[in-house]
Amino acid sequence: MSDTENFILNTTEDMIRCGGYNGFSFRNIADAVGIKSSSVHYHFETKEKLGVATAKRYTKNFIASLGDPAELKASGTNPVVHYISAFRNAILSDKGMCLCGILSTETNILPETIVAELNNFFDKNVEWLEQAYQQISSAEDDHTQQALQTLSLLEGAMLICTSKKDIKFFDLSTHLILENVNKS
Amino acid sequence: MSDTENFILNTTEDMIRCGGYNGFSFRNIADAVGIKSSSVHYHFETKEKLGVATAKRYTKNFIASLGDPAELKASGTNPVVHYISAFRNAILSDKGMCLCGILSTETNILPETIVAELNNFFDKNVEWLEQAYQQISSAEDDHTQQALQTLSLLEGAMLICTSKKDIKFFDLSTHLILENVNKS
DNA sequence: AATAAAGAACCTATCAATAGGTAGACAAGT
DNA sequence: ACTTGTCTACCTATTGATAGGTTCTTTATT
Repeated sequence: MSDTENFILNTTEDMIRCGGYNGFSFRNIADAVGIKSSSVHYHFETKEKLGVATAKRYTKNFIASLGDPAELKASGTNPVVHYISAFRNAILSDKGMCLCGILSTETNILPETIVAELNNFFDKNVEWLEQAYQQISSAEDDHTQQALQTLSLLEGAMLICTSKKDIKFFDLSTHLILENVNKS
Repeated sequence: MSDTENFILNTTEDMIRCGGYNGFSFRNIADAVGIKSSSVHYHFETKEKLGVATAKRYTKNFIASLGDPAELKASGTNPVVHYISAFRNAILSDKGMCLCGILSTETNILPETIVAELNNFFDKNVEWLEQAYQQISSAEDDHTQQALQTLSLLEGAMLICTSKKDIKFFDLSTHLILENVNKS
């Protein structure tokens, strides 16, 4: 993966997170990178392939940045609290919505290959959260339900926060779940 | 409001809920309605004004369809359960995501007049839910927190459900909150 | 070591399709 | 006469994508 390709993917991620799949063009990307649109096509043949590559990298990086739930617990960190922090930091440091969150609202007009990657992102996140809840919650609880509830809450909180442009709304939305989780 | 204008707004709502603000064009709308794009401009001067009108009508209709939280409680219906059903029905009967949910992911590239209407939608929903929680929850609870948490959870559940194309994910996401709320 | 072939990475120029928007004509109803 | 609602025709800008050429580096052959 060359520097240019990394630059293109970074820019594409930023732009999708700002305005969705139809909110950017090859020329937007090219201008930001400092090359011509035909050169973007050289690295990523079609818009669909560029979208898939961006989403795949986003999923990989996001899951990798979370670490291992069991290890987090072992080192004294509540993994669900850690997960919520990851979303909070994404709002503060990056620009805009979760990449897969915004793309999934456009599911009906996206190429199938991209939708498949969105589902992969959600599956991976649910899987991680299930493991997290196994660490901190009783065995009788339905960890899948807990995982899906947490994921939905965070994606929704991010969405509202994007429109309101104030982290306060994220904190208010997640306050009760954090209270609950911290009891464990 | 003429039949044609209603038809245009219906179509615009459907199309935005399918693919966002950049996912439809005046020609798309015109074709669906059976007129020419210039005739759509006759009724709604610009895309921005069409977007605002669509969002305003959506907010008005959605809030109106909820009814009054106090009256719901009085007639034996838990207003929060009722609210969750409203979102569930929106997924099943309509096509796609919450209109203001999808638009808010695009906040950064939308005209200010539309963003203002999105914030109005969220404010109105939080207000309604605050009143709902006043009916069913103890006075010591922070009703604003409860309202924002519920709204975030539902918007997020809708988002994931849109990508997964299976109502099961909505039901799993909302199961725990429904359990909690039904105790009241 | 000198040279030729191959490939990577970019460029200019262009394409057909579509975008939002406008001007002006037309027919029908008041 | 005036308004309403529609039309045709057109404008400029942008879209994703392609063709073909240029420059530079790497590799293989003599």
